[in-house]
Amino acid sequence: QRASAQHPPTVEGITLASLHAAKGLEWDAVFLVGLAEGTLPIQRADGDDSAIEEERRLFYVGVTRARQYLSLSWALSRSPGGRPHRRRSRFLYGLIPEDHPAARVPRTQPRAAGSKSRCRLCGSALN
Amino acid sequence: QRASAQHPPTVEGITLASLHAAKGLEWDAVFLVGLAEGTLPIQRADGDDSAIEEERRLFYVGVTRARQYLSLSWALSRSPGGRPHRRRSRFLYGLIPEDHPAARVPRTQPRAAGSKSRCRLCGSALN
Amino acid sequence: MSTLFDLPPESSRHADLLDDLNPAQRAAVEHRGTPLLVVAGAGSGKTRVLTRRIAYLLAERDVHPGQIMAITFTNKAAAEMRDRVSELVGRRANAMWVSTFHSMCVRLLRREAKTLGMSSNFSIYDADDSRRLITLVARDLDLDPKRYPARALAAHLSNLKNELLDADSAAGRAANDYERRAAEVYAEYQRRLAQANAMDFDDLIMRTVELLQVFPDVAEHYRRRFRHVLVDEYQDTNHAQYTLVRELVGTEVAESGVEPAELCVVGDADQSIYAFRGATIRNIEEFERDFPSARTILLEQNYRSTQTILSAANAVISRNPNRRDKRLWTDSGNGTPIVGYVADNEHDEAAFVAGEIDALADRGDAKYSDVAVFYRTNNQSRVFEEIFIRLGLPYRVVGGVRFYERREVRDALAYLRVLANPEDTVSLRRILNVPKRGIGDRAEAVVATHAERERISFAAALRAAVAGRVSLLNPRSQKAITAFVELLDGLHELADSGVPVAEVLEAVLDRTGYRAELEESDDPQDASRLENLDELVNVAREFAEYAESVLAAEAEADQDANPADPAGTPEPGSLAAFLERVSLVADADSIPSPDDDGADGA
Amino acid sequence: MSTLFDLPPESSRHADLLDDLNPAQRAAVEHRGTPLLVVAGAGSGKTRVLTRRIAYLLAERDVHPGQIMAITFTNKAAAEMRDRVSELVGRRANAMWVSTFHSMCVRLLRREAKTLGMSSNFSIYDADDSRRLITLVARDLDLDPKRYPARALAAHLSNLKNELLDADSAAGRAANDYERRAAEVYAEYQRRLAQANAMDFDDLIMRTVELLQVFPDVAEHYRRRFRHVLVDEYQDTNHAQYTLVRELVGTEVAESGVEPAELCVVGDADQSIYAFRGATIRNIEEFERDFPSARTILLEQNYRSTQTILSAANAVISRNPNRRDKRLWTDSGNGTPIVGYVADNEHDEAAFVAGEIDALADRGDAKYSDVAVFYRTNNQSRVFEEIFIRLGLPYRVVGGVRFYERREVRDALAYLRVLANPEDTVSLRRILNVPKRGIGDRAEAVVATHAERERISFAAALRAAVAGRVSLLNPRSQKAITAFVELLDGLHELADSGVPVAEVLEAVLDRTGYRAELEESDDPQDASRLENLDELVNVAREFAEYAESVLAAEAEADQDANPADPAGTPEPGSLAAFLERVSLVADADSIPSPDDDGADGA
DNA sequence: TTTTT
DNA sequence: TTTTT
DNA sequence: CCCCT
Repeated sequence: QRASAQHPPTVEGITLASLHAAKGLEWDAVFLVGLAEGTLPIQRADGDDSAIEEERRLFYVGVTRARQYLSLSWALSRSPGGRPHRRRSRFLYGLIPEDHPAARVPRTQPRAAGSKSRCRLCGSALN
Repeated sequence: QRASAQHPPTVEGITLASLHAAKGLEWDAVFLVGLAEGTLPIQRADGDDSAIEEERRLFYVGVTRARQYLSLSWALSRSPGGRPHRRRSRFLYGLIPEDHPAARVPRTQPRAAGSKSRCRLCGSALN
Repeated sequence: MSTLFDLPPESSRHADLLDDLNPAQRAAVEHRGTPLLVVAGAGSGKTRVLTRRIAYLLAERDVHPGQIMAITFTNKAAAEMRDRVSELVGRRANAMWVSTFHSMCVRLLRREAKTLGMSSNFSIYDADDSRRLITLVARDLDLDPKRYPARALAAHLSNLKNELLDADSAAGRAANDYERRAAEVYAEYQRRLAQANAMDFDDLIMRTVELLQVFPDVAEHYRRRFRHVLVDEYQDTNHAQYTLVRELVGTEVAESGVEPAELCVVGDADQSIYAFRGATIRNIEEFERDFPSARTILLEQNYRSTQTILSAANAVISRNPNRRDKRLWTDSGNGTPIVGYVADNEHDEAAFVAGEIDALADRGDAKYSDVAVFYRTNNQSRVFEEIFIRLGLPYRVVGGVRFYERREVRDALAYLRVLANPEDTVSLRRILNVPKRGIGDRAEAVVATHAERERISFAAALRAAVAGRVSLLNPRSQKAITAFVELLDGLHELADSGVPVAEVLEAVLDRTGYRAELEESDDPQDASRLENLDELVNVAREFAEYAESVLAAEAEADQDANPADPAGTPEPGSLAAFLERVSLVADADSIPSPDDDGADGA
Repeated sequence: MSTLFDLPPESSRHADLLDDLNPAQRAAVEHRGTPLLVVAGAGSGKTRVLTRRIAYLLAERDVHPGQIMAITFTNKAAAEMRDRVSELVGRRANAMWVSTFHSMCVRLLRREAKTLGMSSNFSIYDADDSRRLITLVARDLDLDPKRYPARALAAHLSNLKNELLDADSAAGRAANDYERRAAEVYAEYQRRLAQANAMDFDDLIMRTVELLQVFPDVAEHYRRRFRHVLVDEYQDTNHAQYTLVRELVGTEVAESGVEPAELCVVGDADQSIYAFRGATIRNIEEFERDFPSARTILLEQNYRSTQTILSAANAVISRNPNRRDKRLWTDSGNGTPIVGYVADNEHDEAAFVAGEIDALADRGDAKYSDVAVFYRTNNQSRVFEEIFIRLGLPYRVVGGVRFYERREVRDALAYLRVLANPEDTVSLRRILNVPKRGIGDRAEAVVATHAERERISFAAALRAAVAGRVSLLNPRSQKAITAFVELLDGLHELADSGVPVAEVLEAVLDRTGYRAELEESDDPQDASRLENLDELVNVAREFAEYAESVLAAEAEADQDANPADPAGTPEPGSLAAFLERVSLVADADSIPSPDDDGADGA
């Protein structure tokens, strides 16, 4: 029912695990992290429908591990050195209201005008 | 005007080069290859608007190198071992008519029904 | 929790088994006659349904436990199922076959080894052994390791086996050079496996299917015996496993009059996340097509999460196309809102998470052990570990190199495997020069070539080398090989004398100098290696002691309660039994302690 | 093609320069007075416009060639521009500054080195030298190379320099640990560069900007001199280059009355593909905002491709948002349709391409050398190479390791650089133990520490070691260092004696044993290394011979036609000149043969 | 991953 | 990149 | 301490 017990020296504490390893288990509080395009869905799944669908299931598995508390988070850049350029995972579409502070989007370039119409899921230019 | 001459032992022949290296030069016949999602645009550009725009410019540079003959091609799978799962580059949208034989799409899974509505550019599910 | 009465009055039994189930669950438990697909949403009480159904079969439908086969993917799931059935029906549960696909197949294969022309003490090669053998084969076929990396070949062969294609079929449908060469590798690889008296993981499934398909009388024997087959996590089956299940239950009434067994599969297509291991979501999606008379029951009521969380989950998964619609719900309220957070970078994200966890703990909303952080790739754990260490939050990381994947553990086990199966060439070549004893690459190659040319096993070629019948081998190497063979002979003698496994293992570590080498090293890694080896000795000791206690208990108990048939399983506590357990239990860090175990009929 | 008359009659000149231009091109040539942006679509005759404009300035607007500065990104472009202007105006073209951004800056910096407190013989560090120095610095700052890989730090520092941020500013705006440590690296890195009397590529731009901004009189001097600044490929400029251009032309009338120079930039935002190198499409997009009086002229008529191809190109690029609209067209017809092909895999794709090329060649539609295959990443060339080899089609691959990036070439050049600039620590440490002469890591570290502690250069510390003043250094290492220093002294003597560069190089290869080592090796790679070194000697020889011939020609020619001022350029044919050419010419495989060269005022 | 100096 | 045996 | 695997 709970995560399987670890070997002796390990203190029972916060569980850090991959989404795959989480399958079948449950916790009171679950933090799903790194919910950015390229990470979840992972980059190499892109362009492959069935792989993207499986990434989505992976996210679903993560969400359904939580009993009471669920946190969804991501970072605009990976290392603190890099420019903020990451977009949040397409899987969050419909989950985070567009006016929620967490929906803020990385500024891409110091460009004059804002960009216009783009696919709300993948960010590619529509026009 | 023509590609710069190579050193002595090299026979003048077909030029193989990266798109970056092609800039500024021109040929009678140009073959742009590997026009698949993940290759052009390269995977790591995905999700970054300005990077995708630059990938598109790269493609534009390639197209404008040709004087008379231009060929655009891609492969459904990378190695001959792998399953065919690659989608053609979003940059070809509007160039290859949908009923052109080259527009055929990789079968993703041995699944029952075909997929429904997806973003025509990135392939992500719209519904 | 066994009751005083092994068979309580029928009325109370019935009520006990059904009255705390919801209607869908109850229907799944009560359904009879035709194949049953239980589409079990996350947290919908899947295991409860499976175990109750088994208990119900025993209590209400006069099924004998020996007629039940329940198949899972993990040992943990098998153990849990057996335990929970035991809670309901007592020790009778021991007569059921409750095991993983692979354990079940091994058991069948060991019983029927002769039918397939194998020796029943065959070794089981895991991914690492398999890759080593493929490396040897590819090298012998002069394949460029850049174009034909062993890892890729191994994956390719695994795919073929999961599709039940043998080497000839693979060659026949090879569409290009790569596939043609891979098919050659496949053929030679299988030849070498057979010569080493070994099977890899995929063989276990594929060859069991072969056994059942090629020998209808064998199939009928098991069909006659197992009238109920239950499969857990059905969405994770690959094509071979699907076929295996089909062969086990049968699809038509046999000439002999044996009807198909009752099949019950449980799974959730929305949780299918192992395509890269060969799993085909197709199997669960097409269940009704594969088994036309099937009934499908959806479990949508969830007993785990708040409605807020379930609504989010439903919203997420509903965007996948061509999916059987299913909406999880709960009657236990909305709970707190979901938290969304964008960080500037991953360090800030980790800091946010750490802060939230702290707050949860402070408020008493959750203990640390009730909290989990999940990510897509294991390297993402790093930032979290860093900040948890800095803040002093206790944590454990799941994943990483497992106990039985560590080099020193595999080395030690390779010695044991050679003792159990002297033809196990991969293990033999692994330990040939470990610890270093002056048998270099060249000497190994010379011996291998000799074996190949003389059509004898590598082990036999080693003995030929000792006898000086291998030309090209220099005296120095010959001497080293002689010492090695004599070392093995000594260990063999010990192993055959019937001393406990742990003692054999100790002898291996001492006589080979393996332990001494580590003790002399000042590399801190080697200290931890020593600890792992000590741990392995402990595991071996406990394993034997547990087997002893079980045997003693069985001897004392009445015959009736212990109808478990031991055929196909190695002698309890033996070297073979130990190796089998080690081979088939993936995560050895969590080797079940004796009392919560019992999955694989030992 | 120089004419008999150096100054043909004005009427004919005028017609020649303009009458074969289209209206937009003509406007671009004739425009005067305000900044000019020529948005030059692909194949629209950009170079023609630039060269004609220069010729027009000379012919119609009485501009003196010495007043013209034309800036490009590549040496090839610079050479082509100079050649084509020469065709129009004859030898007067030699007095112009036509060069790359970097060459131009080096010339300014060498002239004004004293102003910046540098010695004018500074070394130029390329990316590899720079990364080596960063590695040393990071190690001295005890940075974990996993968290702070030199490559990442180098990229980070390069970005800062491209943004014209110095180490103090970087420290000031560092927002996290990484950026703080990187700023420390930056500060120390610059200190070490100065100590080694060296600048990296980015410094060349940044410090020129500094020169012009901090010393207004220097800026005014060059503004007074260069009344026309032309910049090619303006979309590829980074922020530093943008600022440099601004400082060169000035934006307001100076107190002294010097008006801003006339600026003409040419580029195409749609062909901006170097963002990863710091290029900012912004510069061309905001040109009219940066230079408010600017005029913009679009060149849309294309002289290269068929309308079919241009329509495809227009369709592709029009999907980029926020883009200045531009539609290429041609009056030369539609041509043949574009071919589209989906292959099952990359081998089949390559086979298709090979087949098409064969067909084109058979039909006589194109020679092999008129055909190109383009891909995104260089590794994609492999499948094509394989099939071309199999079918016997001739091909050449562009890209890969360049001549001057090869280890042996860089080793040899490092010796020369130490001879030209004894304080060049990176080069010195590179050759310290190459070929191996028993000066190991430990010895090097001891010397480096001594240098640091005594606040002397590494070169000086080596001499201290020879004198036995470096404790901790064992006698064995001391002896090896002594031999090394004596070796360098000998080479120095030779270099100072004024023998040709090629001879110095030969001496390096012989006396160090470098050549001998390669000759004794049986690795086929080393054979090719030897060839590369021979090639390098050849290049050096030809370089000197060419310089000689130029000097001879100049001595013979009349004064008036050769007003090129040599300040800021090393003595023609000298070691310094050779190294400078090598540093600033990226693709040495295509080192221009003497007769088609002449870009950088040698 | 691309690589004009 | 994920890793049930 | 250097060199090679």
